[in-house]
Amino acid sequence: MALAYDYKDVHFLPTAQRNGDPVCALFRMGVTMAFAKDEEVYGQDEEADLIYRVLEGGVRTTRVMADGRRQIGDFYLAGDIFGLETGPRHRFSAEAVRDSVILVVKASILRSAGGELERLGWEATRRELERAQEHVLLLGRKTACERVASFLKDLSDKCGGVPVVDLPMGRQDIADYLGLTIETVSRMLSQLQSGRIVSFCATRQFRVVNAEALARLADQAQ
Amino acid sequence: MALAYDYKDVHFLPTAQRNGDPVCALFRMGVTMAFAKDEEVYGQDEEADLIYRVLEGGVRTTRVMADGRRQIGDFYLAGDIFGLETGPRHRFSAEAVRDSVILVVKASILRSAGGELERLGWEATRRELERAQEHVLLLGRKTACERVASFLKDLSDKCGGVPVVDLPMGRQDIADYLGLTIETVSRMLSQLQSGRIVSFCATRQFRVVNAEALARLADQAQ
DNA sequence: CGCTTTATTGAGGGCGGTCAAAGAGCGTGG
DNA sequence: CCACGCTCTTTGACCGCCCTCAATAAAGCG
Repeated sequence: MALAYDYKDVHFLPTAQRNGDPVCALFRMGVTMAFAKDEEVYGQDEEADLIYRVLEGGVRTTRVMADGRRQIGDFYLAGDIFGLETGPRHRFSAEAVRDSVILVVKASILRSAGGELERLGWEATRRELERAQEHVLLLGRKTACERVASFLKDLSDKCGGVPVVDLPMGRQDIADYLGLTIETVSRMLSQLQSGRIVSFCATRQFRVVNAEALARLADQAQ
Repeated sequence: MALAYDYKDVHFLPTAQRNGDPVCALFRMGVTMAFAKDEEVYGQDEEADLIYRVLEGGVRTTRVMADGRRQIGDFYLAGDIFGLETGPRHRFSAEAVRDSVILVVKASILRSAGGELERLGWEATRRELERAQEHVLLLGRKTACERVASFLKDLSDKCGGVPVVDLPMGRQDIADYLGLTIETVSRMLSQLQSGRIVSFCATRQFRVVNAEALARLADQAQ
């Protein structure tokens, strides 16, 4: 079960995100909660009256079809905001991909604030939209290999210059994000590794060996 | 080439959309332009300082990969607003799917307005996001048949109760929207027709014969 | 160290893609 | 009005990428 922490836990955030950041100011009004791996943060069709920020761990938003087919909308890692992507009700559910700590704040604060905060909400929604549009291109027109390459590159870029990137999520989550099966993901990872493009030091840790080749595979799109 | 019309051409809009609609009030400040089939409304990476509303015809937003693979982000028909889906620059280009008339207004009016208009911009962005998320589910987890069924149902729903729905776009556009080839789209349309689910009276005109079966195919997702 | 979960690898099959040709729709001009 | 040519669509035959099913291997965890 999720445990409520004191709001002072905001100090979990990297320093760069604490100073002079209106988003951070907003979340100082929130409450910190812990979620176990696979625990639901919010459910599909639930009321969307809270917004969230990942402090530790990671979150996925998912949509499940009647027969069990699953699509992951996006992943959110430390520092990311999620939950404001919809109208009055969530159209995806959100779950922790592993044990996570999450800041929660009332969405009404954003929506009714006006001025800077409201523009911030719009900005965040717009970023979500841009990510969704990239996702559409990936799912509509990229091959399995390109999808996996795009995924690794995105994650690597996000972690900005870290030599070894770690994957917070399992292979099944990656597959459900990329519109593939777990076997195909595994095969493509092996293929990228044997092609000396990436190198896995552990199941969930890799380093980019040939960044240019990775980018070429990922970014055929202009 | 696009021709500028007088702003009074706002009367092209259906009556229901003219009275007491702040969006309409906004667009009264705009200019009407005509675009020929396949003519570009705006290009990828162009500055996004205008927003648009379709009066007649239809528009597609597209993204083309380096090797020519094409993905259509969405279609916009009479009454729809588009162009505000991005940050400072467009990430998709927009083209008329056939001869079209489009209202154009400065985006800065929306962005800097504050209050109701700004919230309107946010709402519109959020609707775009929801459509993009549905699109992600479709591309990631639906079969070719389900994709085509979803497409026809969406269009039919949008035209709300019209007995005969017409497709403003060609098969290639449908294929590029659904992440399929033109041949597969054609085959699935034939299949849906021989299954007595829809019926094409012309290449670009169909009626829904078995709405329940169509919905079952389209909406396996809850 | 044994048990469970997760990931990898292989063999084979099917859905959708590719290539090719025929057919339908449509504007133009005789 | 029909003939012609162009584009768009449909249909068929075949192929390949990715999925399915199955077995093995590795990792996590008590």
